[in-house]
Amino acid sequence: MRLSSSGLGRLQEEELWHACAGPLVSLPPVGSRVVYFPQGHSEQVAASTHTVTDGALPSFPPHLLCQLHNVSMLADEETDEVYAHITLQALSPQSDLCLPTEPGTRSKHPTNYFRKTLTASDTSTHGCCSIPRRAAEKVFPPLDFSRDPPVQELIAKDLHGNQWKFRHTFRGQPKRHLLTIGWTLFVNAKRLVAGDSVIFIWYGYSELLLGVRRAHCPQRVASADALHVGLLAAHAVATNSSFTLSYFPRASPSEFVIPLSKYVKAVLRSRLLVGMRFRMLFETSESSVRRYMGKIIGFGDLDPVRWPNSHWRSVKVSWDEHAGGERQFRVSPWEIEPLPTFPMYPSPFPLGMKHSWPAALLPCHHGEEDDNVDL
Amino acid sequence: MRLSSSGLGRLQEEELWHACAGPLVSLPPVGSRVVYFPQGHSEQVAASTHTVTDGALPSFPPHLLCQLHNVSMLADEETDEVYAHITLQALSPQSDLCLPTEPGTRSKHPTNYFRKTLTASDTSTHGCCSIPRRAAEKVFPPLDFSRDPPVQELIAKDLHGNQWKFRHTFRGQPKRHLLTIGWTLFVNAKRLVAGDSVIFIWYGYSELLLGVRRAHCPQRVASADALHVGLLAAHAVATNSSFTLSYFPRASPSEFVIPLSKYVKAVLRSRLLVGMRFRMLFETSESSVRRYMGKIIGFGDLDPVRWPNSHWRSVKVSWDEHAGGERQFRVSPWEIEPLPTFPMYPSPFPLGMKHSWPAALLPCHHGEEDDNVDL
DNA sequence: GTGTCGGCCGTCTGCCGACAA
DNA sequence: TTGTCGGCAGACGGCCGACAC
Repeated sequence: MRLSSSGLGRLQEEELWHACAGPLVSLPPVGSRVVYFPQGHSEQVAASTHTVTDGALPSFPPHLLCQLHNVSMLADEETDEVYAHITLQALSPQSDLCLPTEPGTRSKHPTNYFRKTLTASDTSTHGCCSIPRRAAEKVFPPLDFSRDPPVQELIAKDLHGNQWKFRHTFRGQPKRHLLTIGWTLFVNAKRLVAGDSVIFIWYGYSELLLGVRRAHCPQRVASADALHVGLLAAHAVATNSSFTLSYFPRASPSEFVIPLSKYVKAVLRSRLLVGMRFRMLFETSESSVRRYMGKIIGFGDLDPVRWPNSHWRSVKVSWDEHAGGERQFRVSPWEIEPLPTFPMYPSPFPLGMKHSWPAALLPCHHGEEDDNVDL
Repeated sequence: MRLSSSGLGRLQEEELWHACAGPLVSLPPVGSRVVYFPQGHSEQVAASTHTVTDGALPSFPPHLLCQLHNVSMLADEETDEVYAHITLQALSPQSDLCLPTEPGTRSKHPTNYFRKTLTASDTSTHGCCSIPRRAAEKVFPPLDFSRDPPVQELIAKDLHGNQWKFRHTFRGQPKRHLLTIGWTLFVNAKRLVAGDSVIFIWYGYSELLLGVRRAHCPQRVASADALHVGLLAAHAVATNSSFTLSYFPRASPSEFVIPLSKYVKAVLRSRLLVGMRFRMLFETSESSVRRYMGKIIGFGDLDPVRWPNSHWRSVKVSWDEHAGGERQFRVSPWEIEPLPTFPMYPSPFPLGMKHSWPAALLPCHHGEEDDNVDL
């Protein structure tokens, strides 16, 4: 569904969408220039449908310079999974790479925001959900404490414009904020289980938004048509037309539509070397971000046959803290932030073996030099 | 999910799939030759996702002669909606159209089969489902009537291999067959509402199959990639490779992968004329088929711009019984069965105005004659 | 023969504070 | 401060035959 039909304000819809998508997800602004990776797109489709993508892809560069024409922020009616339709227009390889001050992606996270990961008690037949005190004071209207116990009715809207009613009370020994009547109905309707989380955003009286974020992202039906993502871009380039793709931020963490400025900065401006230390952002279970540290141990194509000379996951890394295979051992240059090598933190790897990755350019395979790019 | 992983026999899975899909749905056998209509495919995608397909399609014939390499009969994990993945290999336009005796599509409907459209009572909190006597005697193991009331436990498997237990009893005044304990659990889990229907197939003791067929076909997430169906076929033709598409029989009644023999018979062998009467099969609410009568009132392209000279819905018709817009006013030649015009049923339209549709051939746009086709 | 309903029992939902982490 | 649990009361799930169509 299109968010604008849900009766919520446009800005508030977008904030709820982003809150459900998570802090690391960003959508480039309309009109900006981006780099699109069919390879990454294909990877996401494969991950979200548990299928193998078609190997018979046309000869095509692994990335494509595009202008972003439109973004629709959507949510699945059944599962509430957030996703976006992104319409891109391929730019000719001769486009100059001058980077005007493109509008930055403004922070979308509202202040009166709270996300709770549901406990076993929250989803049990006991039928109520405890809300941490700080959060309740931030995202709910203040209770009338002259009554004992204080009670009020909350009405919250989800991404589809559906209204959910809850009794909000403050009782127990010691006192705590609880959602009681209406809570079980909501849990059952959304099929929530322990580990899933709910998101509240408060914009003032009678403007409470409610989102859902599942621990396990639902697997979509493998629409066989979606397995041929490379064709879309190829056709769009051939006919100089725009094309629309689906982006499911919860399906896999790696974005495959990257702001041009981010890409240029990572690939053209910074020289990544073997042995170099870096940090990278990850989302914690509490919906905040934390940085993990690692070291570059090599470079190379993830798929030399189908996608040669691609920057997608071209950097092989090792992590300071091993986390049981959670984190990828291959990352893309724009995902990491290289750290200056201070003398007081000597690297065990000699920096002398400077195997720098050949600085591929935009557009690729044209043999231009860095200096041609007007930054 | 792939049906073969559910622990059911292959043949039984296929029968349950077909029972859920409905009596009018058929899948051409593996190895046979078919005609594929990207136009119809595009129409189905648009209908099932409530979106508009991309207008920028490559110049491409509206139909394509293919060999059917594989069919996977699948079911959505969430909604139980049946669908199929069909893998096609485009045949060169020079393929001879000789029609060997291709294996006929065998009837898939088992004998011990019953489908019930759920009533308000069946889905109410009262918690039991009444089964018509004839049906219960056909699809359930016989009850032990020496007990009063007779009671037994049924175990049924759905398309995913999940087991559902029901108490089956025969009581009330007058006596009737009822499913009691376990019924509500099933209704809630499958989210059934009045108007949906359930399907039972019995293959003997401990081999009871259970399917679901919803009154309102669920709208799928509009995977933007699926909107470019024409590209798939175009790429497959260009590279002489096979391609896989998704077919959702419940999304729209019109099939877009037609057995070659059916197509040849309808388009090449029979001459449709304006004023000609015909009959066409429709599915009734009781899951059987009935014929509606109508008359041909014209011919013409459904979409002259994007799909010129297409046989897809090229026949304009009027119906003897108007049914409030249920039935299409455009049909494809292979969907209808022309009736001989008996003198005792004079047509109000003069048969003299014989505006016959130009007999397009396989492959199209090659200017061959009927006689070139070896039938 | 089958759909709907009133009646009614028994189970489980769901509200409560007591605890403890 | 907040997650889990035992206790309890009331609501409703769910079994029954009575009816009517």
